[in-house]
This record gives sequence, structure tokens and C-alpha cells, in this order.
Amino acid sequence: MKPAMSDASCEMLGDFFATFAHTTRMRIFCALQRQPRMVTEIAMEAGVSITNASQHLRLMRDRGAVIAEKRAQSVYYHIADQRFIQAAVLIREALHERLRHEAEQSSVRPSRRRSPAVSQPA
Amino acid sequence: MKPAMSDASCEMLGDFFATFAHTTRMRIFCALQRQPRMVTEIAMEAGVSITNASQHLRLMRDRGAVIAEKRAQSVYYHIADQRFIQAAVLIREALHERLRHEAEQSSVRPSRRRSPAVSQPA
DNA sequence: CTCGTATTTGCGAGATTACGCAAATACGAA
DNA sequence: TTCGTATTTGCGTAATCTCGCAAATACGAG
Repeated sequence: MKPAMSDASCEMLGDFFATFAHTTRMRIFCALQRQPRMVTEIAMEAGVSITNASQHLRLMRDRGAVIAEKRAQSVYYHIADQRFIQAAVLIREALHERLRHEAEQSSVRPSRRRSPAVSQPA
Repeated sequence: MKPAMSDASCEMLGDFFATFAHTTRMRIFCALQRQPRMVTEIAMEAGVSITNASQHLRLMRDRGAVIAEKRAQSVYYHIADQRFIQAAVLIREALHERLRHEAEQSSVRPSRRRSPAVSQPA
């Protein structure tokens, strides 16, 4: 029964998912999808302080999600790998689809919790 | 300058990434890729207590990452959407590739931090 | 060198998350 | 119903994360 992914891979992936597990960092990620940006711009687009943007960017950089490049007196950041964007797209589609289904459900049956708890056998 | 993703989408995606932002949950995710499993099995494969597995599973279920189904006296869990697996594969490949590159680099230059800090212009 | 812009860092408080333990449920079998 | 297996929940503590503020750097322009 060999694991599909080693323990090390699981830890690495878990850490990486944590990189995007924050609304602000996800907003930063979105902003960078369009083009490289300097910290001040990123902070503005994400609606946070420059200090805070820098803190999040450091975390993302340390985990390999983004890459920093110095140009003149500014530091420009860009996404490290296009596959991160592809992955986010896949997830977003799946979540949106689920939202649509839930919307349909709730028009028939009144709401309950965020996701169906345990489906009972028919 | 319209956002590639709305604020709501960013929050939703951020929350979702948090769902996998933990080594144990990633291990659970791996275990479930092979086939549906009951809590006891999951706990064993992930190397955690049953209580703890149940706690993580609840979080994952509430966020729509996995689906629970009752069979006899057990509850079987499975991954809610194949795209989550595809996304993880994309990310894993990107990270592994980066690891390989870093390994090559470090055989030339001694290591420093986890990711290159700021690349200097040539 | 001195100034000003751009970014990073140290630090502490507040908020959130993780996990063990004990107790509560759920439910099929006898 | 009573028992036993399977799972969930409540709760308190420990660990981690987030963010603002002040201070430190980095560096091009004058």
C-alpha cells in the first residue's frame, strides 16, 4: 500500500497551499497574474499597507510562489510558475460549479450548513 | 483595471487553499485519491488519532473538499472534485522542478535561504 | 555625502488554529 | 434493549499566524 505521495511531498504541498491560504495573498496572486508589480502597487491593489504587503510577499517568495527582481530602486514581483495559475483556475472552476449546484439545491430545499454533512443511503 | 478575480473569489479561493494547508490534511487528501476510505482507515494512513482525523475531515467537508457518505456503521469519505487532484498534481510538479533546479544550483554555489531573495540585475 | 523614495525587519498584542482527552452520538448486531 | 464499533463534539491549552508601528536598509538623484 505505497503512498501516492511521500510524507515529504505532503508536507511540501501543505506548506505551499498555506502560501495562498489567505485572502490578501490570494489578492496579491491575482494582481500579479496580469503583470509584474512593485510592492507599492501590490499593496494598493490588495488594499493593505505596504508593510503588510511586504510581509506577505516575503512569505510567498520564501515558499517559491513568487519571484522578486530588483529594478532601479523598486522590487518587482512576479509569479514563479504558470502552473500555479492553472491550478488556481481549476480550483476556482470547481468551486464555482459547486456554488451553482448549491444555489439550485437551495431553491428546492431550505439551506443547511456550508456543505452537505453526510449523505444518507437511499 | 478590473480584477482578474473578484474580492469574493479571492476570499473563497483563500479559504479553500487553507483547506489543504496542513500536512495532515494533505496526507488525508493523498489517501483519498486512491479510493474512498472510512475515518479509522484515514487516521491510520495519515498517522493521527481518529479524533484528529475526524476534526480535519470535518473542516475539509465543510469547505467542500471531500464528501462524506454513510455506509453501515462507518462514514466513507472521498474527494469532492477531480480537479482538486489535478491542481495538486500541477503544483507538485512545479515544486519538484524547482527542487531539482535548486539542487543543481547548490552544487555550484553554496546554499542560502529557501528561495533566492532578490535577483540582482546583471 | 545627504535626501527622499521604496522596501524590509523587529517586536508585541490580538486572533486563529491545532490537538488531546473525555463525553456524547449513531447505529448495527445479538 | 444492551453491547460494541465508528464517529463526532466540547473544551482548554499550546502553538502559530497576522498586522500595525517604529526603526532599519537599500539605493538612485542632486
